[in-house]
Amino acid sequence: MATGRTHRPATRSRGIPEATVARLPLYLRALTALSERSVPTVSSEELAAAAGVNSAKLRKDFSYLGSYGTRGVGYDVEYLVYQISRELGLTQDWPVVIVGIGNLGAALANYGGFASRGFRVAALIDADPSMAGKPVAGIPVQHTDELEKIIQDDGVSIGVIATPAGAAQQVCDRLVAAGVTSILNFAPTVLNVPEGVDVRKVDLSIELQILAFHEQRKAGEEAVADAGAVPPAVARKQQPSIDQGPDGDVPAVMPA
Amino acid sequence: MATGRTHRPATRSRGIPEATVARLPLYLRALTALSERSVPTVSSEELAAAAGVNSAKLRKDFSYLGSYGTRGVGYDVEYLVYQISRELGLTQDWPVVIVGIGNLGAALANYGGFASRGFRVAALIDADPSMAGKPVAGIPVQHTDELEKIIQDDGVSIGVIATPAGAAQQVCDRLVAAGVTSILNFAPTVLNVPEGVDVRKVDLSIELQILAFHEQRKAGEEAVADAGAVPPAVARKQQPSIDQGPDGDVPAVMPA
DNA sequence: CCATCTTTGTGCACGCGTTCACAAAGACAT
DNA sequence: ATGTCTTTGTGAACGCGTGCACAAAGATGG
Repeated sequence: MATGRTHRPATRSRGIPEATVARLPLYLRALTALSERSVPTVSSEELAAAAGVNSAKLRKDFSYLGSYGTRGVGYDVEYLVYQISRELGLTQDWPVVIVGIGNLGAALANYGGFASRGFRVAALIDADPSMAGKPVAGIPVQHTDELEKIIQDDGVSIGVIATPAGAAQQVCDRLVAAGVTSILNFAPTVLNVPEGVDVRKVDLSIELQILAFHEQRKAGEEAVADAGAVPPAVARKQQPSIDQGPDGDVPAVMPA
Repeated sequence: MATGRTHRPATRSRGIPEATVARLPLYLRALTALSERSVPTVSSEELAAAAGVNSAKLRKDFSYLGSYGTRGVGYDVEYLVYQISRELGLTQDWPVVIVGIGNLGAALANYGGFASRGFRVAALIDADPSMAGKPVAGIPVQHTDELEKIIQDDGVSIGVIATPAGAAQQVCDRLVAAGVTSILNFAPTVLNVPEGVDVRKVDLSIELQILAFHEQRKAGEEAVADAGAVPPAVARKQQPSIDQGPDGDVPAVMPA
């Protein structure tokens, strides 16, 4: 346990900011690593460095959970691991179904970190009848027809969609109708869900495009710098030309 | 977001908010779909619905790019597709290397949406010598030893890391040293990179944990509601009890 | 040319998240 | 006990992002 017994449990356990929730898994991972190395306590500074965040932010994040630290010492690693796990709901078992066992679905099914923390792959589901019964990651694939039954029987509340974009909304609707209230969507589509259902999306294509944007910007600034310290603003200060790249890009004309 | 240099006078063409950049790919996708259906123009209201965002937000986002709409009419689909593509840097070709060809790496290599928009898989790299030469998605896997040569020869500036967590930082360092300035990280680790290098991470485990948090919260509220229409605030108004879950959770004790 | 109608572009206010900076809490040594 | 030293927890300020609400711009019809 902690050195001191000073824990006043969050006066406001309800209002944990979303941004904080999103960082808790990060802290938990860093803490788990420390735990495995049998490190007893850790300061906000050290832990923040390990998690790649600002230490003040980390302390404020933890303050939403309660006063779990000891001034002058830091945080008790084991205790904090438990508190965060509990806060995230990882002290219970979450059965998960994966729908769409293509390349990605199979990769997800094989993903080790899946089962490691409270999550259990309850079923793999695919629309292709020829997949049925075929084991992936040691679990036999079941046909889409079984979807509702599986969800209800196992009390599944979290679904992962790894189908092609065209099938995603339909699968989503069926999942929700069957009782799923949290969805992790890998299909490149916007999912429409009723109130009360959470959706998080993972989109490779979008991530790459964001990187491309910054990459282009870097290349542009670099080019300007190389060309001689000419403020880019001047070059663009001309007529508000239409087809002008962000940094003197190729003119290129091809609208419609 | 890598701070720029001394300039900033650009009327406003330069300062596109990060949040807006993150939504541009979403708009682009919706617009592309409209384009394929030969829809000539679209209003902010319609497009916003398709992209799953607020229409005012969409208009403000577009206003950072310029005045590309026509009042009373809407936006020209083809023109907007081109403008956003150009802004995101998708009018040029981005060679990408994928490091770590396990289940996930193979899935990424096979991902169609990859090549579709300006991105080209320049090489697949894996540390396992027995993988060398073996074709994945029609591309022969190359050994890690070739990493630097490939990046320099092809002018690769974007790298995708799909290795186990333990190898990620090392791979990252080599990528950066070889000239890569944008990294998409699928390994569950915090990557340390020098100034000027962008990192975006995709972490299945974190996403699931965030869902679990909300799921737990929903379950807790539901339980309280079922217990009789007692306002949750009242129930928690009591004495600040010690090991209390966020919503009257199970006590559960298991720190160590 | 004028009136009307639609839809954009944006000023403004608000709330969330981040960061700084510091008082208070506690450990530890003397 | 008392003083010193370390580190937490948080008040306050600031900046970013969001959404409202509306004036201005332009199309369209008479």
